Amino acid sequence: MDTPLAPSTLEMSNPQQTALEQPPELDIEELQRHMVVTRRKVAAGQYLYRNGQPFHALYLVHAGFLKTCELSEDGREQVTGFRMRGDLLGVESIGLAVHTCDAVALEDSQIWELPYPPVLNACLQVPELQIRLSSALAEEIRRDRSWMLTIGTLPAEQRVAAFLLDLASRLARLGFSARHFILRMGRADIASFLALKHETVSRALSHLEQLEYISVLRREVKLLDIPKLSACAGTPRTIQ
Amino acid sequence: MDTPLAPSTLEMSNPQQTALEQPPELDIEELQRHMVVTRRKVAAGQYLYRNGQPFHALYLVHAGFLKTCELSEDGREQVTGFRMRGDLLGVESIGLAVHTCDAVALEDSQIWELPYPPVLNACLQVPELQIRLSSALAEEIRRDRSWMLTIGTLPAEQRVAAFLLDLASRLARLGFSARHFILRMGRADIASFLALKHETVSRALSHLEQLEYISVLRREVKLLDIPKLSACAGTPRTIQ
DNA sequence: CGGATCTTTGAGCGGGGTCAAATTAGGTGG
DNA sequence: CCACCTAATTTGACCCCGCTCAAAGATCCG
Repeated sequence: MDTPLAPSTLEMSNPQQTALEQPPELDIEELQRHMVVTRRKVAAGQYLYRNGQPFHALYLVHAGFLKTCELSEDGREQVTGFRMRGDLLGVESIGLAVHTCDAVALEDSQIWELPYPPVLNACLQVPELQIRLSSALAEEIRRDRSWMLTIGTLPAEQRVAAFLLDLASRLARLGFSARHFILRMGRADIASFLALKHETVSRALSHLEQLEYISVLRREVKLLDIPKLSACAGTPRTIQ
Repeated sequence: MDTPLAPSTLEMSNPQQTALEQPPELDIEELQRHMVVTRRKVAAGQYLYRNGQPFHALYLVHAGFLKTCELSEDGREQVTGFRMRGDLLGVESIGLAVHTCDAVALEDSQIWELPYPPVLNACLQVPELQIRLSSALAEEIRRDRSWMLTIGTLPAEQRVAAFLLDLASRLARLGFSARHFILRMGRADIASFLALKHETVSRALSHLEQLEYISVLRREVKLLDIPKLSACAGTPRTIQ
C-alpha cells in the first residue's frame, strides 16, 4: 500500500484498490447506443478545447488530469477546477456556439467525446440520462459554490488544507490512496484556483508539513493527520 | 428618466422603459401546460427555502429580489448570488433530496413555484424546454466562474466596480435604469459576495464616489462614468 | 552538461482586515 | 407625531496576513 499514483501514464495504474468498475456519472454504454462516442487523446500541456472554439461536444474524462481556466478580455486568468476520471467537461458552454474557457491537460489524458446535439436527443429518449445530465450540471454548480465559500471565508493555509482534502477524497472515490498521491499541477495552478499567489501556497504547504499534518516533497504529498487537516479546513470532510 | 427603482413594492414599478414583456429564460405559459405552477409571495427577510429542507421545486423569480447563501457545517456563510426577475432558483439542488443552501428575500417578492419532477417530464415532452433548462444551468455555471475570476484576480475596489456594473446591466435587461438604482442588499451582503469585509466595501464605494465614477447615498447609487468604471473593473462590460 | 521551469525561502511592504466610535436611517409603540 | 431603540453605514487608527520582489536550490528537458 501507499504507493503514489503512477505519474503521467495513460493507463492510470491502480495499485491498491479496485473501484474502476464503479459507473461514472454518465453511463458510457448507454450513450454509445445513441451516438458516436469518439475517444480522444490529449497530451500533457495540450488544450482539449479553448476559449472561442466552436462548441460541439461534451467531454467525459476517462483517464488523466486536466484543468479548466476562465479568461478575461484584459488577460487575467483563473483556474476554475481540476478534472479527473468521471468528470464531465464543456458543460459550461451548453447553450452557446463557442467555448468560453480553456481546458488544458496536465498529463496525458484520454477523453470520451460526446457530440452535443446527440446528447440532448439521447436525454429526450432516455429519462435516466436526462436526470444524470442535469444532476451533473447541478453538481458542478454546487462544487463551484462550495469553493466560493471556502475562498470567501477561509485564510490561505486553511484553503490549501481544504484543497488537499478535496483532492484526496476524489482520488479515494476512484480507488486511489487518499493518503499518498502526486499533485498533477504546479503551485501556480493551485494558487490561482484558491485565489492566492504561488509563494503563499508553497509557504502554506511547508507550514502544514511543519505541523506534521502532511508531508510534501515537490509534488508528492502524504496526508499524515486527516482529522487535524479537516478541522483546519473547517469542514469535517469524510474521506472514503 | 433617472428615477430610482421603487423601493420594496410587489408590483416593481417600471417607470422609464417597457421590457417586461420580453420572455424570461423559461416560458411560463408553456410550463403551465404541463404542471401546476403556484404563485408564492415571500416577504422581505423570509426564506424561500433553507438548507436541509426537502427539494421539490424550482423557483422562477417573478418580482422582487433575493440572495442565495452557501453554508458550512462550522457556521461560515457566503452569499453566492443575488436573484431578480427571470432568474431561476433551486437549480443547485437538482439531483438531491434536500436543499443545500438558503434563498432569502431581500424585499417582498413574487415567485413561481415549478414542481420538480413535473419540470423534468415537461422537458422530456418539449425539447425546447429541455434546451432552456440545461442552458439555464450552464449559464449559472458561467456566472459563478466569472465571479471566481473577478474575485480571484481583482483588488477590492475593482470588485465593487464590477459588482455595480453587473447589477446595472441586469437591471437594464429588465427595463430599469442602469445609471440610477437602489441597492436591495446591505454592505455586508455585497462584501460577503465579493469576499471582502463590509467596511472595505463601504470604503471602496466612498472612493469611487470621490473619483466621481459614481455617487452613493446609503443604498441609492448613480453611475456617473460607466466607461471609467468598466475600465476599472477590467471587463469592458457593455450595458444596454 | 546547460538552460528553462518549478519550488522554496527570506525580507519588506501594503491592501485589506480588525476594532472602535460616530452618524444616520428606520421601525415601533406610546 | 415624536421619542426611543435597533440596525446599517461611514470613517478613523492600527495591525497583520498575504503579496511583491529577490535569490537560491531542485528538477527536468534537450
